[in-house]
Amino acid sequence: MAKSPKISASHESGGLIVHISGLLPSLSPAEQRVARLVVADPADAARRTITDLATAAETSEATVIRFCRSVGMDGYPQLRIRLAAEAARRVEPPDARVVGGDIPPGADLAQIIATIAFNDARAVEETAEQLDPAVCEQVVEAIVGAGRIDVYGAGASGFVASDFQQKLHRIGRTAFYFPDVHTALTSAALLGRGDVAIGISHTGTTSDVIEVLEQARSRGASTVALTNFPRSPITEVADHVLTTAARETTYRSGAMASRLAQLTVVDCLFVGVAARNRARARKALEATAEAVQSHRVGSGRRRG
Amino acid sequence: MAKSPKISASHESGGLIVHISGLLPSLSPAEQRVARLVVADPADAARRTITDLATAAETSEATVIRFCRSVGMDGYPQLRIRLAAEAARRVEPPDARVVGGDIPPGADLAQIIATIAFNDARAVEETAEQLDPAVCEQVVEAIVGAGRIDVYGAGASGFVASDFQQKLHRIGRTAFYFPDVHTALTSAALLGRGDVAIGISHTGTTSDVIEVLEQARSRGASTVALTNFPRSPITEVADHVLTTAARETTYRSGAMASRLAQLTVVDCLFVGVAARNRARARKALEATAEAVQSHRVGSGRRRG
DNA sequence: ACGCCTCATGAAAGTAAGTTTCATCCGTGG
DNA sequence: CCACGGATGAAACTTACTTTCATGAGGCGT
Repeated sequence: MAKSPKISASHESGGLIVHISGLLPSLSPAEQRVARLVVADPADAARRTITDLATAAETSEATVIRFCRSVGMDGYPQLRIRLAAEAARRVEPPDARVVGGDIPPGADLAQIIATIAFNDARAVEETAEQLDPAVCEQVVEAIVGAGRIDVYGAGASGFVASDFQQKLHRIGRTAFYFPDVHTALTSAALLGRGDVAIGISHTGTTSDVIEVLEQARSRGASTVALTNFPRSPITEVADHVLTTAARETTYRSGAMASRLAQLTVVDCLFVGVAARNRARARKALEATAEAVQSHRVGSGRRRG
Repeated sequence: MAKSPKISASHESGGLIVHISGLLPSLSPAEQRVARLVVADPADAARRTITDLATAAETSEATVIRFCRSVGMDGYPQLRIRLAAEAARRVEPPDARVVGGDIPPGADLAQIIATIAFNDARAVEETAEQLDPAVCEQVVEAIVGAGRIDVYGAGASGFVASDFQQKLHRIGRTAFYFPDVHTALTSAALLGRGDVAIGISHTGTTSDVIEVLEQARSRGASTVALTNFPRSPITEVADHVLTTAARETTYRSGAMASRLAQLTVVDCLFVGVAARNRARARKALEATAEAVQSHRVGSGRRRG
């Protein structure tokens, strides 16, 4: 046979629909009916079985197959998945996600979710973009070589500090976190050369954290600041400054996006440190995971 | 038959892949093999015939069909076109960013940062996509009407629980968090009808948290579970189930991305609750912000 | 330990979908 | 009028998909 032309199966990848409507006039009447259905609603066509589509086009399955070949497909299933893919691609991104702004008063949950997720994701991405690998490297270096690591933070940043402490601890580094300023100051006073003190403050103006970091520095420890504002007071007492890039919404609750950004930075440092000695880190992680195993139910796969 | 529960075919519209990876641990071994293939390369899977896929997963066609049903599809063809659509929608990961995977041994800091940020951002976005606004609404409703709210969580999820508690507290809701199981149990025993208990566990298998939630439920409180796995044990003791969508890797068992996903959900709930009474919430926030004002330096402009 | 039960699983039977073949139809040009 | 060629659908055929069922492994209570 070898008659069906099979128009350029090669490079119409960018627009099957366009391609089809382009060669619509060159198709036989019955095939055109099929083509029109397909072009009109690709997603719907993808859902139909070949018999279904044939019936809808008032023709036979054979014609549908011929149509497939005419537009360069191997067969109906291939057309189907291509159509599905095409249809999915042309869905435009969600409407009005408020960027960096406040949540509008009348917003419903779906809007709130979309807005928050969008801003959270952006904060993470933008933070990563502006993060200086060189500075990270220095910080990782310092942590790896440190005898002891203190992590300070208050309020919402306290959670992040605590999280970082726990992470470092899990891979066998001696790390501390203090929820209380006095204790933190006491600890800072005992730091020395080669130790590391990390202060986390979104605004960079939390006096408690600054004070403690200052103390640590005066004792010879390397100091690191993690803040959203590169020229805030905390940066003045830090040897290394890492910044987040969260544009907080007006609902400045507890600094929502900034927490995530901070955590992302923490993750990077953590992995950086862990990567310095993969074997040891992995072993430590496995050991700690095993330790809590007895507090888990359904060891195997879970189900109802 | 009527055995495979067919988890929420309703609201996984936003992310089939995500949905599948969430269900992964609850699947049988053979189905898991299929699932892994599908998740690893949806586009490729969409191209395969059922026999082909079965062979690749070293199992029978029957298992593939079972897998389809398990993830809420009618049959294989439907899965196929959904996969094709999904694959088309997703932008492929830029260059060498390992998606959901491990950081390669030789990676430098810049690579580590890019990879982590990418995965973190994805976890946030995908979580938002699959989050059911209706369930969120119910939870918000419950919190708004609650006399008291207990938030439980252990390990990494403990930070999230604590964060949520603090947020709720800041807008004037009576919320508690307990780092210790015994105290938590004691508290749960004192809950009653109209109160809310929220349990956070990434794996959904943390027995401590489950136990406490169960206790709370038996006392008549509304129970909420926040987990990555929609069919994990914790969901059995929860009236409302909220899921995150972090594909955590084995190595990074510090549950990095999942924390961010959890926090995003927490943020959504928080804003949802706050939106119920904007005036009051705003006033409360301002009051609390003012309270820590004396602990800030350089009240004026910070930043550049 | 034993038997019971449940569940996972693939073989095979059964059904539906997709593909090919082929006879028919229709219009066209000799 | 007949030969011809393309379009078309019926039906045969093939492949893909789905269901049923027997088997066997693993857990659970006795």
